[in-house]
Amino acid sequence: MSDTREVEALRAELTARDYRITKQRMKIVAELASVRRYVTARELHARLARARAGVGLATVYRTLETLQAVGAASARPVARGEMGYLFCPVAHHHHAVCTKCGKVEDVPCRSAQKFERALEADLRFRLTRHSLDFFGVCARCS
Amino acid sequence: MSDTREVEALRAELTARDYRITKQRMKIVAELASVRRYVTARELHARLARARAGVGLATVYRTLETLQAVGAASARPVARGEMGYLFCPVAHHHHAVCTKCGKVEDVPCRSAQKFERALEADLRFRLTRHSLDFFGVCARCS
DNA sequence: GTCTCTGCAAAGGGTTTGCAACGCA
DNA sequence: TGCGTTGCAAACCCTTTGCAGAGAC
Repeated sequence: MSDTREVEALRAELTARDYRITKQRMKIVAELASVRRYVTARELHARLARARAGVGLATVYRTLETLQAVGAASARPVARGEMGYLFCPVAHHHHAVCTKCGKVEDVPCRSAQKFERALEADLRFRLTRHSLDFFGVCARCS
Repeated sequence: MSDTREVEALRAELTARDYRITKQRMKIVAELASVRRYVTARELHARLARARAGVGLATVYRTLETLQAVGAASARPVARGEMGYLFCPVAHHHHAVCTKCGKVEDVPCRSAQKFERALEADLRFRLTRHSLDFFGVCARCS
């Protein structure tokens, strides 16, 4: 799979931004990259604990924050006051989330941009950012 | 403004769904309807307190939950673990949020639906729901 | 009169933070 | 060696809940 390449790219990005490459960070990144759905910090922490990774929950939170800062993870509220995190190192795109298995497909942004341009003219809004998520049932779950 | 009409419609909807029309609920609805941006429960509670409305914070939370249940409010995480609520009684649409003043413009859904149909064919996803928000600077703030 | 709703305060629980030890660069 | 990072646990703080009284219908 392409996880390895993506993780390598992320490692370079972290270094470029003066973040240090620590064992804990890389374990968290590897685990997050291997799960192609939104996971909570607690869930990620539990997975790492199961793998005897010895990473603290606070470190998981801190790393997830770092990953968001470098644009390698996206966050979304998933339950009562709990956030879900997804590894998504690609520049800018959207997600189609399976409501049964949680699987996430990447969706390119082109069409949304077309929508956005029409909107700018209509509303006289200078748009800088948008957030778009689709929910449904993936091919396998159907 | 059209607040009054929307609030009246909501009152009917609440009655139809066997929710009771209480002074507190109506005060909360009126306040939320008069603020055309995402506000937190605490902020709403503070505004009501300032107006000597005498509504408890727990009631604000419970009412906001009720409003979401009847589809009259939408929620969005706005800060560290805090949710923002917006009065939006219209069936289904999207929002353009001004990042300066917080003002929210409604965006019709038609184009997004077109995008959605193309996506269903591409990904073989059976889509049931989507969430789309735009952020930028409104005409007045420019 | 019944049953929902409210207010208060306490509990709950996800997330953040302080600080000393650790370890990457 | 210096400074960013980690782990632990406590602190934080938004949100929910229990319960008795109030109020809508």
